[in-house]
Amino acid sequence: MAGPGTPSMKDVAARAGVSLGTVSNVLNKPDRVSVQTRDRVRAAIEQLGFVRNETARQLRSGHSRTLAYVALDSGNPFFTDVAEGVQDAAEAAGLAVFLCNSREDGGRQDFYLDMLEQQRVEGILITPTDNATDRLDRVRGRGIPVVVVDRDAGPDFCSVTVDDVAGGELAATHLLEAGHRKIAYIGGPLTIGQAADRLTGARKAVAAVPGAELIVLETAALNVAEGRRAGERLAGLPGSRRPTAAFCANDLLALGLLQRMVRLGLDVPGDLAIVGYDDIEFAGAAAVPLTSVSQPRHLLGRTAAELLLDEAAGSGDGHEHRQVVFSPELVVRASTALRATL
Amino acid sequence: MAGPGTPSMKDVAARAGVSLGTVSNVLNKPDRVSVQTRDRVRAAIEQLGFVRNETARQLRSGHSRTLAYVALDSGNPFFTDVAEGVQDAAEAAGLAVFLCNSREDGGRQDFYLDMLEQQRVEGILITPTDNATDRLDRVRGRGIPVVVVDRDAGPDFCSVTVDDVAGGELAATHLLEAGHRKIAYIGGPLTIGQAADRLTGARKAVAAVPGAELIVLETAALNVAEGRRAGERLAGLPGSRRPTAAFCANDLLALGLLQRMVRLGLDVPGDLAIVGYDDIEFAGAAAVPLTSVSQPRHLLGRTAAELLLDEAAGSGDGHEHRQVVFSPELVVRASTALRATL
DNA sequence: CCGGCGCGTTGGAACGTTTCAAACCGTGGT
DNA sequence: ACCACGGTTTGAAACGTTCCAACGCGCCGG
Repeated sequence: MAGPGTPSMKDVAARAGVSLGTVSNVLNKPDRVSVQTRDRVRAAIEQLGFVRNETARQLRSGHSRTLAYVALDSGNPFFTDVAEGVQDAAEAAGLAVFLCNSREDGGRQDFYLDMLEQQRVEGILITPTDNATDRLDRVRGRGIPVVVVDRDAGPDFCSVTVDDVAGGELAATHLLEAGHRKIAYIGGPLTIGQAADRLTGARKAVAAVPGAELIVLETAALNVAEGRRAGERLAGLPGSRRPTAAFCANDLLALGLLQRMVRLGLDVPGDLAIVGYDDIEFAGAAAVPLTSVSQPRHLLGRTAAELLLDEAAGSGDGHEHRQVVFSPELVVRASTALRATL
Repeated sequence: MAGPGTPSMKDVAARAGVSLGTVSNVLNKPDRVSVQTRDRVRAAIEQLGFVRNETARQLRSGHSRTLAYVALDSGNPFFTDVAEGVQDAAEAAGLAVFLCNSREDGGRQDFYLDMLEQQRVEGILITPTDNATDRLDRVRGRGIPVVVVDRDAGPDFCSVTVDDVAGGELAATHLLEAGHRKIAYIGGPLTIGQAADRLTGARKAVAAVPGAELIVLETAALNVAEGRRAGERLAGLPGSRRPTAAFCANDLLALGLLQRMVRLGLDVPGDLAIVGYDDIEFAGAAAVPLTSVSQPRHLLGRTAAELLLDEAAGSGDGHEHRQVVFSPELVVRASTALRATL
């Protein structure tokens, strides 16, 4: 047990009877090395169990071959899918990914940003908590490319989003076409861009149909509990004012709402049709499978990572910040089935 | 724009008119530096916007202040909760966390392990895909502590698990106490330790009650689709052979089963009581809230990280590998409510 | 007046790579 | 015999830190 901790290139060089530089060449430009030497070095590497020290590589080369995704809430399947897309793109480019989870906490987000700056990551993908653009500006000021995911951050940042107004329109139009005229929008707080945009889209669609009405129930958060509460509020309305359909800003709300409706003995979609948003895995698994607006989550992540790589590569040269906007899609399931088709 | 990319300690030293070593001392042992010097250096740091280069620190100090959690499937909320626990513990210790997702793919797992070795992480937490103990042995042979999460890996590894046999017993006992005598176990493939252990527990409980019977329906996977399929199989049984209760190895199965039951017009728990496993968030949000066996996920992650830190600290000295086993808890909800209490 | 002590500070080696100019060596042309 | 040449190999500098031995210096006790 007298050997050193982990073997370094120096040890490999010694064992193979060549110089340090040659070992490096075998690793990085194998074609510059004669075939015999190469084999000898490779054998030495094998025998010693040598593993490259990425840390030292980074220090010397200046490239960290690492990027990071700071998600808002890993508990939400939406973000884990985005993260998967990011990782796929990164993997393809031979990069490692730091996955961080701010849990909607600005303090934690700052903690991670600090850490990532210190780690000298090549770039940061982030779904920021608040309008943290000043903080992000500072990060970028230090030379780290930043791409904003699922949020718009103005023309100074690359960003990848899904058109939430179009999504809201899609959902509301679907309900209108099914004949509903009194529709509830459930979501909030409306200070959240997504919630507001989806409402805007729904309003637009409803305004286009004479006699149609949109009732807004603002919630305090986008979770299951709030969905349940909204269900109670709806059930409490007198029959004449009660909507026949609900569009929820998010599947969690929709699931909570659905649960409460079923519990109260109401029929979905008979008494209330429901459209959710995000099309999380459990939307299709619900008692009454949820109609939902689906976002290309995987693609979102992958594209964001690709934009980042592009920005990192063309850093300095005229890199144009791009705002990529994807279109959502409606996935129709039983929760909005026409009575006739049942 | 003649300045160098990012300022280093050398720049700080120059600006503050002190030596490099002093800057280092201000950063690492501030009490060894006189108050005036300290302030001067701090001012310089502020003005230059200096950010520590963690990469260089690691290289020199030999400590990476980073650990990794290689999860099996980030899409499963179980693992994201565990990951959160890991991150909390790591954060408390001032460590960064690489979150990786093998997606049950041995190849990807190996890719990440290679990467992590190269990154010289302090330690690795992993829920391995197969019996990858030889691979893990190799990793540890390189001096990297490994803690296995949610899997048993024998006495040579630290591990943190939840007692699945006890969990199965808990679930089955609950159903037996509710008066059920014909109970289905739904789960598989039984080559998966968890699925097998939970079955063992259920068998044990059922064996203790005369006249009780356990029917095993092995599934090909632990997901919603398989749950649905199991639902069809159950519904297809002649009334006399049809169980009155089902214990699913996992909530996804249970949700699929529940969905199919509701769809077929059967009542839960009236026609079939259902117990799931994992108590994921959506268990409580289901149409009929699911009774489920809950595991201390957050604690699992936190404890695993703490074990890892311990192993990393006491490396070399007599570190005892510990196998921590937590106890599951039954969370009773409507899916197993007694008829009387409805 | 000198030796020793302690506090602050300094300079330089070391960590494990990459990179690049220079050295080496066998060959073929003149 | 000499030189230029291409393909290999070498040696040393550099990346940004941490760590440590050594240093300067004011002060106290003798």
